[in-house]
Amino acid sequence: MLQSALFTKTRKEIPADEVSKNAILLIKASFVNKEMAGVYSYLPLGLRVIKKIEAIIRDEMNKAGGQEVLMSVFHPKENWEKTGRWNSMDDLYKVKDSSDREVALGPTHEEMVVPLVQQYVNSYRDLPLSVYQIQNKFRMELRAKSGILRGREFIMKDMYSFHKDEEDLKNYYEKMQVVYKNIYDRVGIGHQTYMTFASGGSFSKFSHEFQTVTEAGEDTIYIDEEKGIAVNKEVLNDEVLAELGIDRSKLVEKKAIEVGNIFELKTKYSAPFDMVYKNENDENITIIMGCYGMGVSRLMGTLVEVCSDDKGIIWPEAVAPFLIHLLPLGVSENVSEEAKKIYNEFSKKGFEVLLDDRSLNAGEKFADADLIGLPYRVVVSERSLKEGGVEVKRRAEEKGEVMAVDKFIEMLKA
RNA sequence: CGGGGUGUGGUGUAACGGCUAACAUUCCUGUUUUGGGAACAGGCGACUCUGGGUUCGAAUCCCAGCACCCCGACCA
Repeated sequence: MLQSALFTKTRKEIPADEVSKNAILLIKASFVNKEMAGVYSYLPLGLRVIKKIEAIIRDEMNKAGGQEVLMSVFHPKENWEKTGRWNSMDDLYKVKDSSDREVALGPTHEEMVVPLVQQYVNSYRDLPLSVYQIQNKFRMELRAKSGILRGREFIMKDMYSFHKDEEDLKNYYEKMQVVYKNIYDRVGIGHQTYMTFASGGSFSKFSHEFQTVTEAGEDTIYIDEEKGIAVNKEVLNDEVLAELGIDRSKLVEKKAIEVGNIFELKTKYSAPFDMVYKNENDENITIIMGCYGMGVSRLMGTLVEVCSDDKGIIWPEAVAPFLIHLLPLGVSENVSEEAKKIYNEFSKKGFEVLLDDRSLNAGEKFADADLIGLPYRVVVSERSLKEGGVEVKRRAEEKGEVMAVDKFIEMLKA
């Protein structure tokens, strides 16, 4: 992609009322645009990141046997009355249509997925089943904050699994714990993301959160580094520690962002809809469920919080909007022609590259490159050409190295 | 939802109750410049959040509303 063709551009100044790092950097680098409190639009660069994250999640969900669907955003009121959440969920958006009928905007989809799957799943032969979707969710947060970390409209992956018994749910649930860990590894924050025991609500002892350690987090967790797990402050007590076999003296307190949450729902939502299957003995058995949430936009915000410095973002390769930022410097035609050639070569080899073809000073291009944060900065100039190629610098490192383009491509392949 | 704060060109700021609301940046024109946010010249861009009120006169004072931010509460 040619940078001159990007309709967005970076800013030198950002709105004065932004304080959270993710919002400041994402707005400054024009990945997102704020529309109202807790509501953001995704611009070309930001959307590319979202798509990368989604692709990784999809891949892992599909490998775990999930089938992707896209359910409606509008939810009939009756469904929510059935589970009792029409009145009990404070942050439910309720809207009226022209005939004064009330509907909800989906904050989560248990009330929709159960009646949907119920139509098709009647027998033990249809189980187990898991379906998921990636979609904008709506929650009327009384106080949206922390940039894209806690919005009123946000992108979330939600998966729901259906099982014949608790044993089967348990197996799948444990498998999903590994799947979640894989996703955080792949997007680049696995080493600081902990599976965390958290409140399970009225229907199971615990749920499991996935918490990424950073000062920007809203949650407080206690980590047992040896075991690689953590306990959320909200459920921490001696009884719980004993049950989990955790020694209190080994726990370290940290702030963290909740980037995922999985629950054993059991019959919490299947029962109100009388969602049953026939077993081998012609008996009606209530279906057992699990649900698995992951905030896609929140994950993007978390990445910025965790992977950035005072100059800008440092995208992990797996989710970077482009892999390479190609910067021709100077006005020589030789350089711009060479840059074009290199650009084509990268593209042909399948590497995503952003070519800064704007006629700006070196300093401005460097500043933008640091801000946007692509993993590799490749400079082409009279100087680099004289020294035998291009200057390659990783965003995360201070120093670059001049090398031939072929050698760089070899390096990328390795 | 409780408490606090802030609303001025797209963005960041300035302006004693009193001249045509100023400066920077962005953007446009031109000349120059090109390895760490360049220089010069010229130009476009504002019903000062909205509605009331006080006053000869309001960006400025008062009231109400709205929006945004922060702290707290809330958060499958």
